Amino acid sequence: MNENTTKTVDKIIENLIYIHPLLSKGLTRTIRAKTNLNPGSLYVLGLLSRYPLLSMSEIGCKLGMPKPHVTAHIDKLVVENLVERISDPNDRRIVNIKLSLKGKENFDMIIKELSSEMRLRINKLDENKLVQLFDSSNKVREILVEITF
Amino acid sequence: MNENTTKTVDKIIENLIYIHPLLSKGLTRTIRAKTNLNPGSLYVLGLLSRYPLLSMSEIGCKLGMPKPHVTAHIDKLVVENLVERISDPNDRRIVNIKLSLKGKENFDMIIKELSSEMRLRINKLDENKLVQLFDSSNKVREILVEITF
DNA sequence: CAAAATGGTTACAAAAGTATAACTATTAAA
DNA sequence: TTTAATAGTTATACTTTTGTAACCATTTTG
Repeated sequence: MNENTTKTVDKIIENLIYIHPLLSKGLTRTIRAKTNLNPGSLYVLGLLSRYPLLSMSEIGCKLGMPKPHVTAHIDKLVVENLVERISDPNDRRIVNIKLSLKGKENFDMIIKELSSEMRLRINKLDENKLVQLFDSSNKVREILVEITF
Repeated sequence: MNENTTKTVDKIIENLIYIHPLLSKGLTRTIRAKTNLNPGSLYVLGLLSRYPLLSMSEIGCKLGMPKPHVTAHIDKLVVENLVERISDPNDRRIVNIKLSLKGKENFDMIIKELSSEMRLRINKLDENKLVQLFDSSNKVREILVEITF
């Protein structure tokens, strides 16, 4: 790896270190205010809204959390009827998780709630910047998924 | 705001909800492993590496944390000699915070540590994707700063 | 079939983040 | 000049996150 690449990576890290607390500020607070879900549980819900069926281990792997935490989050989501545990017929050790209809609806609704909160701030942005934020957040997400999974 | 813009904002929120835990995974863990700083304190340090002088309130405002938390973080950083409290001669209520030389050096070093960890994963990316991640993380950061401060 | 590996849960402890009220010191305003 | 507002600190309580060890059930391996 050459000198330039090294510098680029350093800058990326610096950006990510900067972005993370801003997201905490923007998201965590609103999540607490607008929903009765932990941020962590909401992240699991968001993951499940992307993948139709995931095992406990897969969820833990994708979100980088140890299995006991996944169990705890899923427990909460199950109590709220937002997800279902479905045991795998082929391997009875495996517990698959699926978003319930209520879970799907709730997640969409929560996104709308969060959006409406953020929209107040996003309104300061012109159409052009909005599209830029859209594109760049897509890209960051796509690449982070690629290198962390 | 028209229908399309609404959808774009929703998608952005979804992206951010997705990105946040990935960053936690990628950063928080490494921060814990590689440094003896809380993630929160490191974020404060990172902020101060951008701005030469910030008051306690400004730090709290920029990172979206209540003043008592800022006090706690700064206390830790002061103990480690990474930042200095400088009382403002014009308004003696104000306490300004400045990165010490050691703080500057340490932050650079920590960035290198985190980079080396992440580099292992980033190595999977080709030069092209690396630049894309760089550009898009820059953009997300720039726009988040604009709408959250 | 016995042993090892895997998937998941339970239980406990520690670290960090979060919220809030009450307080001091200082400055600004009436 | 008394009152109100601002900047910061202290103290406390609570939630969430994080880490780990031990455990059961099931599957795979030798």
